[in-house]
Amino acid sequence: MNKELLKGTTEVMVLKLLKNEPIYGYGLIKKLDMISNGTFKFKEGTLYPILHALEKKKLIESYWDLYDGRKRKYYKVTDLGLKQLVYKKEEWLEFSKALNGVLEF
Amino acid sequence: MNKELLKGTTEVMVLKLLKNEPIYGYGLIKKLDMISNGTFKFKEGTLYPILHALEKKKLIESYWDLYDGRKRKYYKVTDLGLKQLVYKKEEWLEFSKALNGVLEF
DNA sequence: AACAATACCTCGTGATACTATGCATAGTGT
DNA sequence: ACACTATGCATAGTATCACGAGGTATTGTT
Repeated sequence: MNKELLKGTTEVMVLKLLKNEPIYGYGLIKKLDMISNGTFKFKEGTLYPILHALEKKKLIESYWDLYDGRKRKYYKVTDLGLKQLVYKKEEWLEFSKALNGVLEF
Repeated sequence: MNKELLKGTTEVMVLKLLKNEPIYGYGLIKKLDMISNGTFKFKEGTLYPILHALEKKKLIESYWDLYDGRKRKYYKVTDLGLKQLVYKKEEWLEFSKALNGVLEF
């Protein structure tokens, strides 16, 4: 998969995954891999900076927790993040619709 | 429109527009603007380097022509370019399908 | 004891669309 | 006449962003 296509779409994917439940970074990678049937395999060098950026923008919040003796940093979406999710999803839909229109002209 | 979304999609759009008829650079900008209802407004600094790159990759060919006394550099798709168009279009469809799957999970 | 998997992190790189700028000609408005 | 817009080509530098490579530490497996 051409990775350039991914640009501008990672934020909305992360927000979407975190919408239903708090998840920790490494778990997000596994979950995205699973639900996309292996299409999206975020690398750690990709995901962690995104999570930090989203937190800086107050779209998500983090807290440390313990699971089976392992430290995990969980993230959950803020109210602002939920609004951003709606906006970004709409933005994506408009974009893909327009591009499909061009390709089927 | 978030310009990051555009990344990786410009090549397939240009190939698609050139599929039916040779067009010159400036005309491509106008045509894309028109058929996308103003969603995609390529700047010259964006399009011309793309055209040069596509020509370097032998996906398109160029020739100078005169129209109404004005010099225009027309581009047309090569056979290789047609194959690339099919490939890139399929790549886009798979990507958008996978992303839509994530966003509707 | 060695290795993979889990779990976090950061720095530098590469790809790419865009901004800014330049050149030249034709048409339009005042 | 003069300014401005549109047409038509081009390039150099910039910003953004996902990624590769590397680091640290713990737990489970062979």
